[in-house]
Amino acid sequence: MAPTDLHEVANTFATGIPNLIDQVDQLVRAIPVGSVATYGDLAKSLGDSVASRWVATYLLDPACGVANLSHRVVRSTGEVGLHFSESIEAKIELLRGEGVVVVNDSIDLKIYRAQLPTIVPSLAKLKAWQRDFECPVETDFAVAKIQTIGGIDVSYGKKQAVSACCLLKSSGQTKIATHTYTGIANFPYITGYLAFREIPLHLNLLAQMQSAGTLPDVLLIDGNGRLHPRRMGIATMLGAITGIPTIGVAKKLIYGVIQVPKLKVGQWEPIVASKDEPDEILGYAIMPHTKTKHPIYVSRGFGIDDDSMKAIIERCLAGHRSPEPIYWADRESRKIASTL
DNA sequence: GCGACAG
DNA sequence: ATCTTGTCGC
Ligand SMILES: [Mg+2]
Repeated sequence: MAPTDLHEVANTFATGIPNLIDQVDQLVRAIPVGSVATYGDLAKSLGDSVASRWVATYLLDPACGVANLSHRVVRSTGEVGLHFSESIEAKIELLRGEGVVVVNDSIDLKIYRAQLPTIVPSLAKLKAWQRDFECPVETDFAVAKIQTIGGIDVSYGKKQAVSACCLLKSSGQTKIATHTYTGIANFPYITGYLAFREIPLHLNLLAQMQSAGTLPDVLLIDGNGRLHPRRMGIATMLGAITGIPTIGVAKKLIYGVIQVPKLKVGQWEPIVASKDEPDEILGYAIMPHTKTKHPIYVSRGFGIDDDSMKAIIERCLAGHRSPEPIYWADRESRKIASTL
């Protein structure tokens, strides 16, 4: 089987990513004078209520496309909430000027809530893709044949972001090379959708590395794999579309519970969705060394089994909290991003 | 009212 | 993730 041309994969993937900003702008412009919508209403129209926090963040930005209309978006409690002008009074006056009655900084949503237009529920589509993907179980991964281990991470500058991939020897301890790609992250950060924000940058970088013949045999990614509400975190998705075996390594728990919360250094503790489902192991927590209180959360991405994953992560641990490939990718990407 | 929420 | 100075500890 001929290897996939990653430049092509990068283009295809980028084409499928929705423009959430345009969609929110469209929704906000559709709120009639004298009516309001809630942050959650807008998020649900986009296809997932978890996006409500991003919607709020976006509308609080004076530079957003619809700042002049953002006073029409309020909290689900009816409270007017914050305004980009940093003056709640200004927001209230704008609403009153449009005929909305505001009492105790609150609005009666039963009266003033707008009927929003139906738009393409982009997040619901992305969610369905994550949920319906059936990750094949790998049984042939050969740890002994690994020659290089990669670590990949993104850092953000003023306008642009930098994806860096560091290559280490199979020992997981010696850095061989660093490759970087600088571009723009268009999709916002929304919990559960990190892949759509960072994968486009990673793909451009990996395409470049493919041309140079420097792709790693296994890739550690800053983020989760199977440890995800829909079992398809960024590591799973990046592996599935590139064919590169991947492992997700996160610094915070996004989902699930640690079966045995008593963590000992170097011991792998399974993470499950809930105590009621102890049989489906989504990932593991492991304390990387004595000098930290915080574990790392490791889950398989694509093309690798849990035992091989553990063996590779173990040989990548050194004096830092993160495995060396991730540690270096974080450092190298930040070094460049801080100059942008 | 409180807690959760990858980067 | 980023915004930021000093400070405590190995
Ligand atoms: Mg990162």
